[in-house]
Amino acid sequence: MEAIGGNAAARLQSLVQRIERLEGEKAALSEDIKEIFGEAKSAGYNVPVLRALIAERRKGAAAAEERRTLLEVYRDALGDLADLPLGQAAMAAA
Amino acid sequence: MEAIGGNAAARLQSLVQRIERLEGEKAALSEDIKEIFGEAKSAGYNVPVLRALIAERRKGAAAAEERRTLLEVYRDALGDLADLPLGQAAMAAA
Amino acid sequence: MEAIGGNAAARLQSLVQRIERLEGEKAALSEDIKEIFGEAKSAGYNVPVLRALIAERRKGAAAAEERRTLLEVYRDALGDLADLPLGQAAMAAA
Amino acid sequence: MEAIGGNAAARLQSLVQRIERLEGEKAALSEDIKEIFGEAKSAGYNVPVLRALIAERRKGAAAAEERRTLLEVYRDALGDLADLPLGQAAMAAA
DNA sequence: AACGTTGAAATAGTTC
DNA sequence: GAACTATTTCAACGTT
Repeated sequence: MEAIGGNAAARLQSLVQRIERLEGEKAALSEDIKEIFGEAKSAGYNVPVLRALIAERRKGAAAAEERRTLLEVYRDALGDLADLPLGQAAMAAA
Repeated sequence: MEAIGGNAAARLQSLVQRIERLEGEKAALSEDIKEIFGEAKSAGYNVPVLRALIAERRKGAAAAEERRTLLEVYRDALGDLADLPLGQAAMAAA
Repeated sequence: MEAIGGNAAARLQSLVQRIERLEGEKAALSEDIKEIFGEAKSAGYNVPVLRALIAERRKGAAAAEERRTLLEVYRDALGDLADLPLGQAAMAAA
Repeated sequence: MEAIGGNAAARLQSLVQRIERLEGEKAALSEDIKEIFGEAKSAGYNVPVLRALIAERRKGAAAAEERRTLLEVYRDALGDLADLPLGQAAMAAA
């Protein structure tokens, strides 16, 4: 276990600083989001429902992507036979 | 629960859009951070330890010290490590 | 930061032992599962597809549960008005 | 890709059932472990530290020591903590 | 055999 | 403050 020399120390400092800066920006965004939910609450909206709505929209986009991925897995497994009736039946069942 | 008029609907839309925009920026920052950790790994740094270091800085030096101390207390209370070489060395020092 | 007395030390030992025992059983189960996948592979099954199939079954069960939870969120937000046309339209849209 | 006959279908079913059964047992064990951590919390133990202790035992004393040492090396290389009271005390002692 | 990718576990945040 | 959800972190697996 050796000590870290000047160059490596500088590199480490740079990495840590960059990460901490981005994390700071992320925390600021989280604050902003929290504020908007506060606004929404003040305006009479039900915050949990609003969250559920946004989560659903996010999930909807993700689900399409996932379905495509899964389809690829099946397609790879079935190979070219995916074009034949049997392969299609297997994929439909999945 | 009354019907949501044109104004309220527009307001809701605005809220959702603003939140989703900020969440998008947050996700982008997360990606950037992940990339920097990748850099660090390529440069030979131990990423989990690096993460621990940054977390420690976030929580503050005092909290980190307290956590370390408590871990030692639990370790001593458990006592099993006393059978290992490292534990014996520590006990000899004390 | 005080040391842990005899009773507390015994309690800690008991907790740790119970946890480690259960974790041991969990690890054994993971091994067993891995073996079965090995069997399946030897029998000519496509393991990634098998994994995808099982994951989908798991997700299918979880999705039903989640849908029910989400429905409750909306129902609570809408209150008794969920029985009225407007409330139903809102739930249908969600 | 040939059609799956009765035997192969039964075999597949058996494999899936065995895997899902073991996964169910695994999930049950996870629940049990969570409960014990809940007990520990009620008894006044610091759960994250307790987890760290158990993880350390799993990985072995040598690895834990190495990780601690590396963390110190990184911390020293970064040097910023020297500005904090705790860091100054440590440097004074050294 | 290292690498990236995916899935499980843990922690942090939010709601009631 | 207790439970649940969501994010973050870690480990395992397949891949190149």
